[in-house]
Order: sequence, then structure tokens, then C-alpha cells
Amino acid sequence: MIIITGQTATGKTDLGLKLAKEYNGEIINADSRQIYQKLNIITGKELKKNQKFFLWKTINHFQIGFYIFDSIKIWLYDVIQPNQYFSSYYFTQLADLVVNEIKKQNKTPILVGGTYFYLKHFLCGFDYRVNPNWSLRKKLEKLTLGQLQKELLKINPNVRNEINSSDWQNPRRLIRKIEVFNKKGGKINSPPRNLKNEIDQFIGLKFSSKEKLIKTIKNRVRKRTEQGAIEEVKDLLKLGYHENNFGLKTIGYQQIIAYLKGKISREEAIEQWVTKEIQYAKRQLTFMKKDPHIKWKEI
RNA sequence: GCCGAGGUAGCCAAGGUGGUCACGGCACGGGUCUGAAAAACCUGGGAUGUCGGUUCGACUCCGACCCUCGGCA
Repeated sequence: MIIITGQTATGKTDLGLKLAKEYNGEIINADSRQIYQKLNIITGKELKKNQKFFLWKTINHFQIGFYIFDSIKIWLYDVIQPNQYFSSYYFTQLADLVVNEIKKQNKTPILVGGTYFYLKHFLCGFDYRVNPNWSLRKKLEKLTLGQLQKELLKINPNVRNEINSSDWQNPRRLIRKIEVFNKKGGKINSPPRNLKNEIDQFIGLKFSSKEKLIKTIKNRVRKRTEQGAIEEVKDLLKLGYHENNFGLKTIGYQQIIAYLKGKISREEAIEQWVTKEIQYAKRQLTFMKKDPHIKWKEI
């Protein structure tokens, strides 16, 4: 198994295609945004343009299949609708299915994507198994930070020992903790999981300098704008999708929606889009560099 | 040239009867990370146009100069 991760805009997919040819491989998308249908230009699904989607199987509302580009299969694009929930847990499930299918054919699975959060869970699993409880989340979202902290302490007085000061002030993380400890019967342990030994190559791509990163991202945003990024967003809104949908909580879409609503100018939207991408690339690296298994390549 | 308004960090921007050298936001640096992750958070550093005057003390008052914006010519 090969894994390619790293900063956005470093050419992960290109490297994936190259290695796929070299090792008789098939690519599995590990990008949380490309999982969504209809998010094409802004998430950079250039390769699938005009390509046919081959449906392999449908599980619940997940549509699992692949595109073929340059005779290489790319799996896990377009799995769900932009307004549907997805998570690292589902990713792990789907990736397992596809990895096994690829192995069955004596081919090499190549996971490609910058969502390290997904890869981490895919490789190391979860300690416990608690589904999202949306009605609970909705209720908790109305509470203030202090109320959430109190609520969590009520359920688990020792929680301060297992949560850092950053997460302690993060409503979303607190809600998740409450959700986990609130479950009747407590947490259910998940079976241990460690796929690290199955990795033949774990490659991380990063920019050799900040300047290069900025330049590349600026070019990419300009290109995507020329390819019709704004039209893509207009079409999504026309179809009834909303800025709060899971899939649209994405860099590029948020800024263009603000422009279309008249909150900012077109130029401001593009500028902010670039800035957010640069910040994102930085956060990716901060997260990934803690993983000692990744072998870094500068571009 | 005249009249008016104004010059506070890279950008936007608050303030006060002169007194712990100044609120925020964005950007920038660093970080968090077990089911929303291209998400959601935590944290750090940086400023009073220039020159002079008044005063124990000025970003705040006075003067000159420079610059910006609006109006008149």
C-alpha cells in the first residue's frame, strides 16, 4: 500500500498516477472535499472531466465507484451529495472496502489526499464507537462555551485531564466529547487497528518555501476562476444547496457565496480564497509533521 | 491657491477633561487534533506622519511642515 499526502497544490494526484503506473496501482481519494458530488472545479477534480463514472456498489447513501483516467482507476470521488454528512469514520469504512477490492486483484492501493485526519483514522482507527447524535448536537449548539464546559464536567468530572486547553475552548470539540460520554452505557470500545506495517511508501509533499506556496496557490485560484468556479457555485445554489451544507463549508465556496450575496466584491472573494488556502496549507503541515512515518519530499 | 476633514501596526479601525505608552477585527508567526477536518479552535508579536513648543508629563494642547480625501477656484 502506498499513501501520498501533503500540502494542498503540491501535485499529489500527479504523483499518484505516476506511481500507479509504476506499481500496477489504483488510486483511492483521501480528500474530504472530493468525496462530494458536484464540487468539481474548486476542489480540483480536473481529471474526471468528461469521464464516465463506474458505479461499483451502493451502501446506504454512499455511492462507491471510480473514474478512469489515463487507464488508472480513481476511487472515492463523488461519494455523496453536498448536503450530506460524511466523516473520517465513514472514510475508513469505505477505504477498507476499496483497498480490499484492489488487493483482491493483486494491485497496489494508493491513497492520495491531503485530509490527514482521514488517513490517521484509517491507519490507527478509533478507541471508541459513538455515532453522531444530531438532535443532541443541535441542542448543545445553543449553549455558550461556559455552559458546554459545565455540561461536560457534569458527565465526566475528570475530563480536564484528557482534553487540552485549546480543545477545552472549542465548542465543536466539547460537543463531541459530551456526545461521546453522554451515550447510554458509555463509550463502546472499537477493535484496535494499526495498518502502519502495511504501508510500503508514506510520502508527504510540501513546498520548499512560503513564496513558492503562495505563487502556486495564486495561480491555481486564478485558473479555477477562469475554469468557471463562480458558475459552479451559482449552479449549486440554484440546485438548492446552501452555504451551511457540509460540502460547501469549503474554501472557495464560502468566499464565492459571500460575493454572490453581495457581502464582498469579486476581487475580495478571490483574495480571501487565496489567503484561506495558504492558511490551510500551513495547518496541514502543522498536523502532518507530527507523524514520524511520513517521508517528506519538497517541491 | 483658498475652505473643510483627516493622518494610530501590512490593512480596517476605537479612544480620551493631557497621566498605568493605546479597544477591537483582518493579515502575519506558533500551536491544538479520536466520527463536521478545505472544519472548528488555542496562542504570540507588532502602532500614535515629521519637526519644534507648552507642561513634572502629550498620541491627546499650540505652531510649522509633509501627505491623503472632499469642496471652491
